[in-house]
Amino acid sequence: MNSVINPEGEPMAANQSKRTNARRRPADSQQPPTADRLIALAAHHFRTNGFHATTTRELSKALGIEKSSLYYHVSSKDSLLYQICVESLNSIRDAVAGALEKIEDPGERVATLISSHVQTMLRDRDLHATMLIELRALTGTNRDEVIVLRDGYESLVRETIGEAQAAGALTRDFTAHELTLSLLNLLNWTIFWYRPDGPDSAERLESLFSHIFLEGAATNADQGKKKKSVPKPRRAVVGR
Amino acid sequence: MNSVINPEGEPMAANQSKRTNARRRPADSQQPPTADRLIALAAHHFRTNGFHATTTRELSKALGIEKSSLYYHVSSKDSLLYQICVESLNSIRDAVAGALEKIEDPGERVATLISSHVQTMLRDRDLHATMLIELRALTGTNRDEVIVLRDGYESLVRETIGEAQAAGALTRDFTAHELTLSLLNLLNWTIFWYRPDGPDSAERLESLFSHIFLEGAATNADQGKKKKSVPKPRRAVVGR
DNA sequence: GTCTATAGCGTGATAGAC
DNA sequence: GTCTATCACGCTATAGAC
Repeated sequence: MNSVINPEGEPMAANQSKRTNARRRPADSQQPPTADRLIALAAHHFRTNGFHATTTRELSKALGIEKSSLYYHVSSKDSLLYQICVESLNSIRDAVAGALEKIEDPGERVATLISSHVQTMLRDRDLHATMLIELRALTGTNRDEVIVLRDGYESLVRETIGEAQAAGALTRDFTAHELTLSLLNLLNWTIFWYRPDGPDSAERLESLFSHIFLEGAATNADQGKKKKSVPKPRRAVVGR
Repeated sequence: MNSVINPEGEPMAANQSKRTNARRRPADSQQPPTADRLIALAAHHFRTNGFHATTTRELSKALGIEKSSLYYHVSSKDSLLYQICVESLNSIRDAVAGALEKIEDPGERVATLISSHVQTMLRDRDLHATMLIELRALTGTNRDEVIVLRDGYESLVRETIGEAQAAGALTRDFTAHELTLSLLNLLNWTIFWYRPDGPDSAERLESLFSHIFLEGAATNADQGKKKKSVPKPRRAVVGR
């Protein structure tokens, strides 16, 4: 795999996640180009109803044009999903890698990763939730390319965690891979229940997840002494 | 909402999650009734390809009968999804509630919840992954009823966590609701990447998640002393 | 309990005028 | 850049014989 090019021939440079600047745009336009509005609209519908349950008729109606007119802006429904996934993964990687550039301490790098990841995901839930759950609706090379991007980001996380382990900041009772999966579990699922108008701000959630992942939820019942109420891993208690 | 009855009139007793025993079954049959095989098959397809992308043709072909014959066993494709979601949620609740019955210590109850939840989910990934991601494809009363079941289980988790907080076993820096969402994030997302033949056994994951949720991943760099490498929650480092 | 046949509808996408 | 008109197909579900 050489580069990120979708099959319909629209080039999408790997480092260019801001689609807004990707097209020529008349100075007097009051809103983004139709193609960009379409992507954002599609992301919203795909997140809410799913890719397969969303029809091109719904999208065209929401855009205020006829359904056939969509195909002037995009070559297929699949291409919409592909572009959403690419933009999502590029923007997460750019945000996290950019934030990490300034930080040297390995432990602090993990905290920075958590905060930039959460902030970025919650800033555009439509985009990132669609990538997370509808990626599997992609087929062929589109799918393969997006999976390469996703694995690339996962590697960035795993390396950051591995370096924190090597520096003694994170436990070595578990592999970097195991800690990476745990952390992504904790962070990514959030997007499905988070509501911007709910009780938890993005900052509050950063704090919550940093605390859980780094320090855990248990108290040190007697300060400075070893915890005792945490049982050893054991066999299932039920049904086997 | 009084009870869990699907609109097509098939009664589904709330305490009966083992469908295998729910139907009369000839003593000489070599395999479960067609209806049960159909549910398991549908769960597998729904998890792999999604509810809307799965066609009745695929299901009938996999079952070895004509597509019209499916409707002898089930009233609609929606009903299949509904039954899967109900069975999933009932079995999780039964397993966890059953495991908790024997445990009194509030801190240990949290650990028991984690282990029985993980064990149950990973034992039938098709069933539970379908419930988690395809629940939204349900409509009308089917959807409402399943959401009641889901919220009921979430309440069980929240109460268990709240009691552990009251007993001093869990931090009170965050609400029971926040800790509940964090824990379910950590546990539920697993089902999308877990492979039974992979490096991590279910027991290993229990241990991993218990450790992360209760103690966190950071080391006590100097034993018995207060952690210092954990930065306070802060503003986003990037892009705002 | 399974079959053949088909109804009835919604879908993604295209052709070609303007 | 948007329109009208339409194609060709796949879908869920039903009817009725065996």
